[in-house]
Amino acid sequence: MDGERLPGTATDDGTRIVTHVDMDCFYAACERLREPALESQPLVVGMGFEPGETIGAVATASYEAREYGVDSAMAISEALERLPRKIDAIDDPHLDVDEAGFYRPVDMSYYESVSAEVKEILNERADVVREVSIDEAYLDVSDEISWDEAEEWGAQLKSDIEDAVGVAASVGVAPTMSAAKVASDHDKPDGLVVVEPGGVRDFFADLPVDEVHGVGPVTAAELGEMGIETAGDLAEADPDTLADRFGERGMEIYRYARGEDEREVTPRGLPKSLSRESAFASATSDEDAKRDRVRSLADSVADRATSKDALYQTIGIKVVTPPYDVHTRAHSLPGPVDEPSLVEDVALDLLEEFRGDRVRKVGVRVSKLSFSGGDQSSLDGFESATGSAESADSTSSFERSSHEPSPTNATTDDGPVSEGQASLDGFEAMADGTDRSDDDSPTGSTGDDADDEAAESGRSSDGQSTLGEF
DNA sequence: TCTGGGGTCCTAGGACCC
DNA sequence: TCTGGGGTCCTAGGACCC
Repeated sequence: MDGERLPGTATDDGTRIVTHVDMDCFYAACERLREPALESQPLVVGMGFEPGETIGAVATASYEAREYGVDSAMAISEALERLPRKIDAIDDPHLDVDEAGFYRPVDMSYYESVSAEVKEILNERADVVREVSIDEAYLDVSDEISWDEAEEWGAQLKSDIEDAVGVAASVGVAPTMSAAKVASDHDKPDGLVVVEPGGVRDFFADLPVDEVHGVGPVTAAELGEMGIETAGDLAEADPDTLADRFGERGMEIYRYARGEDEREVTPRGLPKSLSRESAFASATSDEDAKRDRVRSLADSVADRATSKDALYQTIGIKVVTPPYDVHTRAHSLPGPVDEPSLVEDVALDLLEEFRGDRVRKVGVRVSKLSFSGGDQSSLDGFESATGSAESADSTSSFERSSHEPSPTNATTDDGPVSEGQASLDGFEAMADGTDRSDDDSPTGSTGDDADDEAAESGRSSDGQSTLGEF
């Protein structure tokens, strides 16, 4: 499929122009937006901690705070040792007020509102935008600009975001997603790096290997033992050796380091799982405390699933025991459901296995999601009946008890039905599939009418009217 | 060294099915 | 009952990303 060039492509050589936008210290930037006095002060935004407490972890440290050695993922307690809180320093003669900083708890819903403003700008700039996280997105701008314009276009995007929203972004432009990602990171904060096709290998050559997307601490250490320190080393390593050591991922990072990355920028699909977790102030073996926590996490997860119109077929828990052993347990149901009480029951049931254990953290997750919206988009249907009835065994008791109408209905339109099924003449395996065909509709609603989004609504409501653009 | 929360993907073994 | 071969699904754990 190479060779031929489509007349329509924006670039001469058929490559794409991918942009990665990464907001700088986003949480801290948001806090400064609504509290301008924090500008240029050492600022730490911490998760899982209440003001005045010392448990939790650093979500974002401003660059001023980083100069004190505070960094993301660091324990708040350690951050406080390196950078005391201003308030404490004022009272404490042993501390220097000038060597202290500000701490704020994470406020996701506020950051999300700021993020939405940024994403709106991004969506104006490109047809295809993939939002990776609250502060990060890829854009395919092949049809919007040429390489000659990339530098100026990137600068314009940055200043537009800064002017309209008030936060700084770093931007990388490159022929692939992985190169664009590294490029945006290369000159942070407030960076703009353009890597043109043909320059990718050189650009990567001297970078530490852990800057390659997909190389984390474990892999980097292992690569180091193999004498691979830089992305350039990785690009020249023996691919077979990498494949042996790291499997498929080995080939992936090898290709990334060589500037090869065939992934296309596509909008993010629907979530595959939803979870909620929470840590105890210290490890506990108090059964009531554990169960209470699991119960409230289960409620919260089920709530979120409902609000997203998601049905779940698998319910699981996560239990972290000292020193830091992660255990997961999961139970699948015969079919997708939306039943909060079931999430709680199953989660508590799975927790039983850890009775008596000291636990520092618990989590609840629902997965194998399906959506009633009917817009499966990217993920075509494997869902449907595949669940197979046989697994019902013990679990069957669950659904029987429910007085609800069979929840399974919502699953897609049986329409396409993978041809594969045909071979298995319909014996009972399909049982649960059958029932859904008839009683469709019940759930009603659905109304795929582009729910959310509804961008035009213009319900600016409260939020930051002061920042109103134009 | 162990501090948080929310995700994704891959792998490996077991159970089952034909 | 074992022998052979192919395949799927489920669970659990690991690594990674932000």
